[in-house]
Amino acid sequence: MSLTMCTLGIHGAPMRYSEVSRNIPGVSQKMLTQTLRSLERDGMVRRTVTPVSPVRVDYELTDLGRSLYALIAQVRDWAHENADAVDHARATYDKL
Amino acid sequence: MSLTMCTLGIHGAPMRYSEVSRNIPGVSQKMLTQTLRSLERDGMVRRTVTPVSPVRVDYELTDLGRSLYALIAQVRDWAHENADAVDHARATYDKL
DNA sequence: CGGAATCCATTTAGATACTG
DNA sequence: CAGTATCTAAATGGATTCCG
Repeated sequence: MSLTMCTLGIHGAPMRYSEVSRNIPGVSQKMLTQTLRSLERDGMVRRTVTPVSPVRVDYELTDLGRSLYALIAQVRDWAHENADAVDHARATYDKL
Repeated sequence: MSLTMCTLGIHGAPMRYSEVSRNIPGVSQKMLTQTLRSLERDGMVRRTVTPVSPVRVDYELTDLGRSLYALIAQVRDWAHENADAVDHARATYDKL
């Protein structure tokens, strides 16, 4: 979920399904679809279907989604900045 | 997890196990213990055992935990502020 | 291309009983 | 008081197959 929102958030512009998928290595088609659907249902993501052949589907954050993305990005950055501290705490805890 | 950190964060001072438990209605004893243990392992929570009888155990956020709590509190506030928007989006989506 | 549907292994969480 | 241990039910996630 966070990864999906971060992917759409960083990119900014609408992204096709395959494009989102490529940017989240290891995600299964089922999970990505499921996540995008629930984000769409919650009003975080807008899904646009263009009925050409083959069909084209674009995803992008809504305003609501962008406001949440701003917070998620902060948490993501916190995680990067404090990864070492957490690793150290774990190593210390596990040694006991 | 978030609820546990919020409970400890809002309170500020050390809290006893039973006190934390009372502030998170519906949490099972197993889940609370499990959550507190993993938070302790990650360096977010400090656990202090006072060997009186009956034993006294206090939990409180570490500095690292407090820095994460600040972000979690923002997300919690965002959720409160945007609950209506999300509810509306869901109602609209589900009507289709 | 962008999925839906199904099956199955794994994970997770709740209930319950017991303990230093 | 503050847990641990165990069992089971439910939710979750991956792999696979098929479709407009």
